[in-house]
Amino acid sequence: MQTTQVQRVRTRFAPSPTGYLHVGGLRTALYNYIFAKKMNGDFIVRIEDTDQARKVEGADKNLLQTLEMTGIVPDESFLHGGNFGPYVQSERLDIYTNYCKQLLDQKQAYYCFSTAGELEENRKLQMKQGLQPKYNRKWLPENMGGSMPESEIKKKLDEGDPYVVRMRVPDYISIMFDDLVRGPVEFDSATVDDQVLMKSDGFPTYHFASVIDDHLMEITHVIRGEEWLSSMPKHLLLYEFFGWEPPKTAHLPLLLNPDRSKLSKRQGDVAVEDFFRKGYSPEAILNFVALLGWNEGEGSEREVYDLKDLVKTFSLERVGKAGAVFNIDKLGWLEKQYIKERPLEAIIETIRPVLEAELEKSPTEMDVDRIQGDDYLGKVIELMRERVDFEHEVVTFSTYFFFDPVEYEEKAVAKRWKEDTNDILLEFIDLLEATDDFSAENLETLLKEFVGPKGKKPAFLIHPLRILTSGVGFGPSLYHMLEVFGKETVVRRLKKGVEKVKAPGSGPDDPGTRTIVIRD
RNA sequence: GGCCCCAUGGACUAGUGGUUAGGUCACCACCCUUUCAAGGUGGUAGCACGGGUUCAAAUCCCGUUGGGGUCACCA
Repeated sequence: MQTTQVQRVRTRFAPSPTGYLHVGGLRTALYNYIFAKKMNGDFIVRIEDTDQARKVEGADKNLLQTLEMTGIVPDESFLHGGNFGPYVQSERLDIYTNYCKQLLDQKQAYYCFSTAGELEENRKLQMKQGLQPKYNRKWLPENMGGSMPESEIKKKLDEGDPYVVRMRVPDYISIMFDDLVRGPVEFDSATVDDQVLMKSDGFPTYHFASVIDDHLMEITHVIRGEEWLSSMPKHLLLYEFFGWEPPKTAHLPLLLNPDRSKLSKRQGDVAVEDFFRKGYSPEAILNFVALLGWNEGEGSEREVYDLKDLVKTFSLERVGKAGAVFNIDKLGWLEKQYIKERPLEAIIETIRPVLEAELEKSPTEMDVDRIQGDDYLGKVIELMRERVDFEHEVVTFSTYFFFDPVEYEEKAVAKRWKEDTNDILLEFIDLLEATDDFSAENLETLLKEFVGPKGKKPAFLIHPLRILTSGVGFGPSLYHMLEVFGKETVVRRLKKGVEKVKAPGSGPDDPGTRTIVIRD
């Protein structure tokens, strides 16, 4: 009887710490994570900091932190520098050096002493002849086709001549592989450059380090952006040089700018944390990014998925091949879906600091303890959650729940004020002052019964009441809003308001949409 | 330019030889309604083009066009 050995699935996300987490990076990380989890495997993060010049201090921690905010937490880290952290390539230099020696010994890599100037000249020459600009061993006789005599090499090394190590790409062999999303792909080695493996500063290049690490870390599936597809032959060759079995690969379609070029800064935000800062939630961003290039298929019309749902339903086979434009409209829609469903406590937690900051800035005539309480905030949220684009707007978009209006929307006033509005308003204020039941239900019957005998429709008072108590002509149900404000606030605002807002306003006919400040 | 990848409405996509080409976002209209949202109903809009293969092609093949990626001692 034969036992089949099943290899544990392991994926990785390998960012370079040069800045912030990019939305494209987030999607790559997400797909790696959910694929691994779906297969009951491991997901690890590896920091690829082999470029000393571009390295940004603290970027690695920031990357991890942003990633973890979305719920994508690496399974495995090892202890380094006194902290738990991911694998870091700059701490593994001796490993790469040793493997480089092996390749040198096997003559599958060679020292290259060409200077930048020579390389540049070489490139120009090839361009002139309409050829692909690539490192050409034969055209750079000084390196003798990568077969400089040992003595010469030793001499140059001893003299401290700067050098790099290049891989020796065999001529004219066909390199084929099966990509999990692209299907079969074929390259001719003649189009592959003698890639630099070790740079003159002693650091490995991405290509070299990632191949070695993927093997050493037993990565079974490399899931990354399509921009890496064309370097597959180099990587495959390296696996062959070492006699290692290459991992399976899946090259993801690119995220695109509106003009369909590769998603970049300058055409909008690309840093995940910028989206957080604007008020988008991790759930919505994750959901959105998951849908860019993947769908559940099989007639599914679902749009809303959380991380767990994705782990359950994701499959690499259903990842598309064409690039996807990063269109922010749908992200906004998703955000609203989440706001509608989010538990009260969660929203309170995010808006309380926003409210506190606002209270810092300006005083309020309302009872600060009351309006900061969970009870009050909860009521405000229920009235506002279907009307805002972001959670923080519960405070910033409807400030009237916390501050008395200091101005009244001119356009709304012009539209809703009639000759007798203030007189009737005054009467109604008296009525309000006399009632103790400020429930929405009671306020509604109160108003309707008051206004009926006067031959007016409820709207005659509803709009002025809204404007005087909130300052604006739009918002939640008036009765519910007044209930939340409470009697004291409502009466105070109304009394102050009737004095400031005068009737029709013979004014010039250009109300526009701006608001006018009507102060004392 | 060489090499590689891709191609369904404005955006994300379903579709694997026979469908009135489906869904979501956005947009428009109507309904609901005190406003604004939300919600409901309906609507505008699509298989890049040309050849094949086949009784039959969005679907398979070839070509064209278009777009993208990549050609660093950056990842």
